[in-house]
Amino acid sequence: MNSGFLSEDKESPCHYRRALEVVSSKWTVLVFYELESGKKRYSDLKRQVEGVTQKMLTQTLRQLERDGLVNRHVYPTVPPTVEYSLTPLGETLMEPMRILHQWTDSYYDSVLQARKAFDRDNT
Amino acid sequence: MNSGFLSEDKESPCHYRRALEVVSSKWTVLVFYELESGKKRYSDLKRQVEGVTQKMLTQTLRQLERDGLVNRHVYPTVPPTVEYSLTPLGETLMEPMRILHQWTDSYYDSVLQARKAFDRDNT
DNA sequence: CCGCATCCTGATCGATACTG
DNA sequence: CAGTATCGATCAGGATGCGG
Repeated sequence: MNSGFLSEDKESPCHYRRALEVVSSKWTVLVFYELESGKKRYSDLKRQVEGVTQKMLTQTLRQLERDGLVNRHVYPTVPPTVEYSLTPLGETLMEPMRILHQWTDSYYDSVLQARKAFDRDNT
Repeated sequence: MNSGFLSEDKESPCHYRRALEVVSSKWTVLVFYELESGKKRYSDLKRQVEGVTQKMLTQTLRQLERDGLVNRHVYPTVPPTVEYSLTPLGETLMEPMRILHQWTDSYYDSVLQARKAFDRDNT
């Protein structure tokens, strides 16, 4: 994980890429939005994030936890109960995410159209 | 490219993922931000987007073009001159991108700290 | 100058099986 | 219930060489 996708020094000119480093894996956004509405159990996330495998869900949650965006709380029950929730830092990311999401709502159709046109012209 | 990363039907519950589908490849953001300041030639981009290979730059530009975010203009000179610029649709994406970038400026250090702490605790 | 084609590597992801 | 471990398949991305 974390793949050397970019260097972590603050002065790099590759500065912009960091914005996405935190967010842009296949499942992060989906998990993130699920947690917007409050804490969720592992099994709930598994059910609600359609198509995610156990491996990917765990991996994604670990990454979010490592980045300080998500809390993991384990209740000492049998069988175990684990709840995930956004941290305060995680909450600060919701606003930018929402804005990006609004852009999608407004313009994704245009993107789709552009693709069609492009694919048509370049048989 | 475009990897079946998600289905393109508008009604899918995986709606949120689309926001990133458009933007989240390794080099898209960097190219995008380069074009914010106006049209650029291929060779300029190649020089300014540090570390990008010809293959990746071309691939990235093609994808942005296909998505209708970038214009490609070829001047019939010898040797060829090619200029890239943002389309109006591309411009609409700048605002969300800028906001995400601001988040990075404000909180990336926190993420880095969280990572350190996490890695320390989970030796 | 701008790009395409090819080969090759390692990362990513899914599927499956197995634990506390 | 909430994971870990392992094995293949697939894919992104780098390096190189050629072409208009």
